[in-house]
Amino acid sequence: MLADVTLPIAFDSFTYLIPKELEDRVMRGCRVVVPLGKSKIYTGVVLCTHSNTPQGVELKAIMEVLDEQPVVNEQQFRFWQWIASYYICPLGDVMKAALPGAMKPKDEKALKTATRSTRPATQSSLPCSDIATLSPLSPHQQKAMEEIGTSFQTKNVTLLHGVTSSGKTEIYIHLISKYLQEGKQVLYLLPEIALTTQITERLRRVFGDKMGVYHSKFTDAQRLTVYKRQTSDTPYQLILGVRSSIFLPFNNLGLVIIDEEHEHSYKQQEPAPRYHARSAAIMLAHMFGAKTLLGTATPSFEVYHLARKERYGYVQLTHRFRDMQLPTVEVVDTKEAKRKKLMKGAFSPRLIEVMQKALERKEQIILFQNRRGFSSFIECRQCGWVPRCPHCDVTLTLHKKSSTLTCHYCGFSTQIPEQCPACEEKRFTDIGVGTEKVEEQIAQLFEGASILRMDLDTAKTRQQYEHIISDFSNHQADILIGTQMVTKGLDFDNVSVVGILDADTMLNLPDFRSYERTFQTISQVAGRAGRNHHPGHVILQTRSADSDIIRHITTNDYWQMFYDQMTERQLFHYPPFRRLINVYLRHRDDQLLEHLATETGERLRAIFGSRVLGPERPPISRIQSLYIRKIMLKIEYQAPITQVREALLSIQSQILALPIAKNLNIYYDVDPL
DNA sequence: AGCACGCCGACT
DNA sequence: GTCGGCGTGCTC
Repeated sequence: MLADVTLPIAFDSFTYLIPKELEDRVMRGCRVVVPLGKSKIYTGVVLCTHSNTPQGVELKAIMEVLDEQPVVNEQQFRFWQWIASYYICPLGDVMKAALPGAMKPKDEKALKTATRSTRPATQSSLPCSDIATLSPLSPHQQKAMEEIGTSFQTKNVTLLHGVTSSGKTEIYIHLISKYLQEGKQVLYLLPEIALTTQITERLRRVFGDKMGVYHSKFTDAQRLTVYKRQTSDTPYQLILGVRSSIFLPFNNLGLVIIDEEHEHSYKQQEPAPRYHARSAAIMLAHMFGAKTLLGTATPSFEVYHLARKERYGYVQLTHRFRDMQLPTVEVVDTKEAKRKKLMKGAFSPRLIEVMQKALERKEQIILFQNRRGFSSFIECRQCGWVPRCPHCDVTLTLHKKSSTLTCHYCGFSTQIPEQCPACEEKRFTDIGVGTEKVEEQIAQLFEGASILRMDLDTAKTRQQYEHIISDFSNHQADILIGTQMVTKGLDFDNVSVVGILDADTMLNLPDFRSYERTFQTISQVAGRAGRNHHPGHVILQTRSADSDIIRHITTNDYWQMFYDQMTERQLFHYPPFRRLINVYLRHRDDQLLEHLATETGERLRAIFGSRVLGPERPPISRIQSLYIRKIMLKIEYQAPITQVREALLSIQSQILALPIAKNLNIYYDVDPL
């Protein structure tokens, strides 16, 4: 008897012998301990048992069986297979992402712990049967709630398009409660950054211990506990979690809520599996015959397009809670101010004036600058030499506090050179503005104002992040300066002014989604202004003050922005009209890679014709000493994805079979962002 | 992933 | 002469 076992490495499966004494314990879905290579031990999951001896390999035997009952159910296997197939990656990569670390022990010590905990750790309290009282919905919310119900009668997926502060969360709570009463399970997905104690506590008050929280920042043990609980007789009925919680075992899923549906962090580029949690969760819901609710103030084009085509239901919430007004957006032309030499660093006179007045009124301010560090890079004053990362093809970012230059791609860090290695000049100029530089400028412009900075450097851990948020909520600081991190659904009730220091860097990114993204980001950050008692005031600094996109942003005209952009998307065959698949090739030798990429491109063109673009050197053409080429495919949505995948994999094996392709690495990014 | 194998520089 | 640096090949 043999067993196919999937391991947490980039392969589909390996075949092992089942020792006689383990024969009746090796079952599909159970974990087993197996040897791999000369001395390694891995925990894998049994896919199937059979008797087809594979050719040309000497089989090793399963060492141990860890579970009496399967810990991966049939529905999960189907879901794993779908992810591996759709996102073109080995099943092992899916397993690695799907199971909490503590379920994949590799060393003796961890194995001992794993064997002990075959019984789920049941938590002390049992689900309570007296439904906690719900806050009443406003008439607008009530209407939206009814419309969602009607929509779900005919549509499996519904978009809830509600302006910021329209009270979407309260609607979710009522909807969750309805499904729980029907005995159905609910999965509530949030982007990592939005899963704060604020939201957790709010839901905890209503759903108590019926709710399990699943966050990637939790310890291995905590995640294991939640997973085990879901395989037990008393699983949580509600899971509040981040993208990876789609991999938890469910038995009776009735509803999936995907909040902030447009968030790009639902898709990740590294490592494999490069799945989009929104698409995957919709598939998960489909497998259960469950409904999906997508919530956002600024829908992704993909979702909005399907809603307009009536593939998805559509419910709109145009009123803010307690009929609060949306913030007014005032555009400040920095091109003009710069010409007149009126700019003080990144600040226009108008922004300074508005901030000053807010500070006098003891109101708080949020400043948004979408770049961390001090400046983007430094440049030699004499010869223009710019320090670049020795491993990646990018300029190094200056971090003044630590006097270091850092690569934002691989983390490489080095001291600022004493002198220019090219011309021995000792002086450098800072180019570009990052949050750190803005912080320094604020300190000079607004003496006495206290400042908090929130970016990847100051909020590395969950605690630091929550700490900054609570300090700012408690008015420990007047000004919060930050990157994208400050745009997420945070509730501060004393913020009257939001300053966007530079909309142009966002608009000018070499990316077909840059307008869509800028609209989303600015709407989100603008929504932080004018909560509760203060009317909001947004100052938007830009050099392209009279452009269409800036006008759509200031008038919050999502539809017009969508309409304009869709014309271009159609013209250039971009999503949501076509499905993108990026093929990446990596190699240590740039010339050899060039040759192999051209060859791959030609073979792809033979099948897909003009749907193939490239190969091209991506903007970051070298990461960690590996050169990269990208080939982009634009495939019609109607095209059968399985056939596309087959064709891609066939070309991949042809190329890898070439003798010169020895160390070539090929991988795919389906639906890239 | 992670470990063994293998091929070049500074040491007892 | 060797010890060990890490580039790279392979895993049922």
